[in-house]
Amino acid sequence: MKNKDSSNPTPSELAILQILWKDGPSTVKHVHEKLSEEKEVVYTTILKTMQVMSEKGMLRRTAKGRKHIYHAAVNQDETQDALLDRFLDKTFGGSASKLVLKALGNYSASKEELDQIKQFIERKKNK
Amino acid sequence: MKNKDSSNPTPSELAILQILWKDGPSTVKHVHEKLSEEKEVVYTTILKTMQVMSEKGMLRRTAKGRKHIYHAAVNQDETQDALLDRFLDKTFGGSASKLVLKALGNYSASKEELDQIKQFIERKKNK
DNA sequence: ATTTTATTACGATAAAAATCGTAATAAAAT
DNA sequence: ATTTTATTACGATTTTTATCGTAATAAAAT
Repeated sequence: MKNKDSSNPTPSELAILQILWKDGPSTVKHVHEKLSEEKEVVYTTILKTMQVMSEKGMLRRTAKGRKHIYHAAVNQDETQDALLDRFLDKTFGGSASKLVLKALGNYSASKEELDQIKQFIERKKNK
Repeated sequence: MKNKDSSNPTPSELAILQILWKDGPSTVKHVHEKLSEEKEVVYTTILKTMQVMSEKGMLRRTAKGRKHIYHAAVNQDETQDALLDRFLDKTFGGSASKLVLKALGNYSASKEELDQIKQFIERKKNK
């Protein structure tokens, strides 16, 4: 069975995962640099967090000389699913349509995206 | 300016807000009973949390005899907006359409809901 | 009036998450 | 070989959130 903790990243952990998902296996240095663009944060803070994440099985690492390369051990899609599930439950009482309408209402989407969503609904209805 | 903290409830706080939004102004007792349906929790824990929420301005209370009636001082719609905004940013990199597609894909919706969403998109496209 | 009960006040603790500082280490540069 | 630099290890602290226990209080019941 899958370790529930792995799909339950804390906010700080999620921020690190996002970078690894986007940029692929990375050093602490890289992750630190990326995160520093948003907000000042000490190097060893990120290091420590990534070490903890490794202990949890959320990250894996391989030694490359003296350096360690970390990569995400959890899947982005599955993690998003798990987080969405929780968010939907806690914030929208489980009503996906409420969430969808709000998301569509509050944020802009391109014509292509809107068409894509429309098609998705069509296909869903014909089942 | 609105106190940012007020639209930033913690998980426990959000659970309390949900009850107050749904059932209207309530006593600690009522909130405690509702929450106890889900998970065992000591009365004074809820009381304390609600007192803290009052200090933050997230709740207001009126004395009704010896009892206190608490009511939500933050709007459900605005709070959901704020939480959605954060969630979208942190979890889906701000892509509303990704979130929408995932929500539609992972959860069932009635024909009525799907039609409603479709109409919403139509109207949105014609603008 | 006295006792019982329900409620609030408040401090304290526990648990979880985030942050940082110092030391150890190994590679790179000189 | 020695020094400098980059990186990791690790413990400690701080901050935030969640939880609980005890005392104070006021209403209700007797």
